[in-house]
Amino acid sequence: MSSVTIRDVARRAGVGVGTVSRVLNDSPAVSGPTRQRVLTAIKELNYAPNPLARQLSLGKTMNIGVIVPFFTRPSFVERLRGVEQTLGNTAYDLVLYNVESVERRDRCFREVPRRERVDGLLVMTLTPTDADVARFLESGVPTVLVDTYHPDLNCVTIDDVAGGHQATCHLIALGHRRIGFVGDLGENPFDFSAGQLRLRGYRRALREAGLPEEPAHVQQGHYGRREARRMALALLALPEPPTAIFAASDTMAIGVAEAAAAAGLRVPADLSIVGFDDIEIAAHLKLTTIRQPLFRSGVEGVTLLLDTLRAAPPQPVNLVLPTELVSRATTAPPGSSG
Amino acid sequence: MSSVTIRDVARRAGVGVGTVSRVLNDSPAVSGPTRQRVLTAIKELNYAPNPLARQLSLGKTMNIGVIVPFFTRPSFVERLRGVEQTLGNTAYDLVLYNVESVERRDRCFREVPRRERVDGLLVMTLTPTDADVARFLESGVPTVLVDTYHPDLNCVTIDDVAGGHQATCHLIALGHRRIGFVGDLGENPFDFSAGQLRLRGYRRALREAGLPEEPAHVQQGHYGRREARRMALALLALPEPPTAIFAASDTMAIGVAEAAAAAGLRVPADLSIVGFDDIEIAAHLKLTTIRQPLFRSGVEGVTLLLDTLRAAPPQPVNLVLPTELVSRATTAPPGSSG
DNA sequence: AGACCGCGTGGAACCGGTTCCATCCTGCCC
DNA sequence: GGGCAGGATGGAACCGGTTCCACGCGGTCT
Repeated sequence: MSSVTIRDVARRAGVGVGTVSRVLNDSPAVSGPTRQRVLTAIKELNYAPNPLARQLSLGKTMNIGVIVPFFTRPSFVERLRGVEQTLGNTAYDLVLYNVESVERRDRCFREVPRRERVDGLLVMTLTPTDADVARFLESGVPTVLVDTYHPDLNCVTIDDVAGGHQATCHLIALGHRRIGFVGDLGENPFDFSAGQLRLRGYRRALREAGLPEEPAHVQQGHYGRREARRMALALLALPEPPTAIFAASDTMAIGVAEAAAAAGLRVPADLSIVGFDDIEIAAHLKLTTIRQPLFRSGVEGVTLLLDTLRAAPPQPVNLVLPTELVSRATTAPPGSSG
Repeated sequence: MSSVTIRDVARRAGVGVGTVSRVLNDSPAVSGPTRQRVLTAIKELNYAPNPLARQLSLGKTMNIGVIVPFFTRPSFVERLRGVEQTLGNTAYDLVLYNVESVERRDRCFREVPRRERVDGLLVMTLTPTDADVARFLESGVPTVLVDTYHPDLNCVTIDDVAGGHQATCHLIALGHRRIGFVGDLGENPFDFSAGQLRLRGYRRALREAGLPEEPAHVQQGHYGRREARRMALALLALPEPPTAIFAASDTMAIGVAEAAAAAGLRVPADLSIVGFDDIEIAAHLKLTTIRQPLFRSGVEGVTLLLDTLRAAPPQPVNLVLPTELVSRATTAPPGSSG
């Protein structure tokens, strides 16, 4: 309840408010004895400065805004944890904006990037339009994109094409010739473009290996386990079904595994499966997958943002984090007696 | 970049700052023509009030602080989503404090509940000490506990005893006589006491059914899948092993299932398993479990908090949400042929 | 000795809102 | 017509910090 102000402290210590403020901010221009007097007064009154007043006066909010879609998806949560942990050691607070609809996204993009609301902004996975980006830049709020890309902003991404390439090469190396792809659409309202890029890596790997690019082997639909299951069943119903499927996310890979079970196929004996992300449950399911550094992407994103707050880089930075094949129990040579 | 202030608007509209402020706050004491003049000036200058200044002047922060431990655990995330969604429709922002160590928890409990930081506080799952609660009350920041209880604060809880009772009764009704319990310790540094209460419900159900309370059937250890696996293996190694195990959380139930697989037991033919929480993956694993309304607990918690901000209830409220048995494929009569 | 430098300090002005009080004006009543 | 009530409005004071400017004082240089 106490509402001790800097003026109370000044009066108690017999000094001016300016001096108290200087002590609080570790200004060197205060003599030893005076500083001591102020410090004891602070302790005696149990004084703590009002952050709001400080912020108004300084023009800083000490808030970092984080805009994240569907933050219950395991991969987003893991990124967010990286952000939180890094921010926990600083004076900044984390203000969370969860987006689950286009309206909410647009409202966040419009209202959050304002100097008086946040000092910096982290946008995860959502791809802002050029107009959005222009607004971000005009607002003067330093912004970092994580898991999505725009040439005019600082970004932390992975090389999705390379990841898709890794996954597909792994299957090819095992001897697979007919490899299916299950991914999400690029044209969804949020435009998560990662699935598209992973598909590109898949295609490149096929080309490099001299394998045909069978259009029937590529299935794209909405994100989700059930959708993936449906798409995988379609692949398995082909006259010459694939012997391996690369799913553009672990969640979708789980759907593919369900489809295999429904079709009476053993994994990996009859069907190999590779996922993408390495979310926590992947290890439990022994899913071979492409790991992307989720936690680290949060750490790097917010670190980049904090750096930018100190001194903006002359050019936008794009930090590309490495992906890694994690080989578990859902991949094997085709027709192996598993 | 623009920094249009209320004084600019006043000058433009040819009125005083007070009048502009009154228009902004929908005060009825402004005549129609004047209001129009001010509104056009606001539009022309593209003015938006500075929330910081407003907050300082009003003494409100428009922030709701949420202190949550290990928010990557699926159940916490689901609660948090309920909070976020409810708060998204209000003028309040969600400031997140994630706690993963005792130090951080203590720091949060000490520093966050301050009038100048947050208008209201939501504490999830963490059990504050009496001293903490005293500090909360003294700070004057309205506080609501979710998934944990203290007599002096508003709480949103479930009846863990009843839930443990439900789970155990289900197993008894199926004909099980030797029922094991796997749960987390009450004495962990965070004192998540739910496991203890669920154990109490388990014991009550046994007593009511006239079954012996076998101390060897109760295993308690650290939270986590691996620990649960270890404990379940210990149970299964008994001379007369249980035919069913009630795990105090779904995560632990997964560990129990792993143990069953490792011991060569079929579920549910040789071993029935009941979990607790009904996290997303439970449905996928066809786990029989006690569902608690996670999302709703977040909604109710923050709703209660917002109500309290408007008018504090004379007595602390304890809102007890219902639990529900979700019967899936991991429970069956003992010795059934699967 | 006088001019000057610079450190330590006090306090006014400021950040951008809200609110309260004084003032003005209009209309009504006696 | 004078007095008064009450609605609309302007603007100062305030919220609680930071910062800048002015001032006093002791020491150094000429």
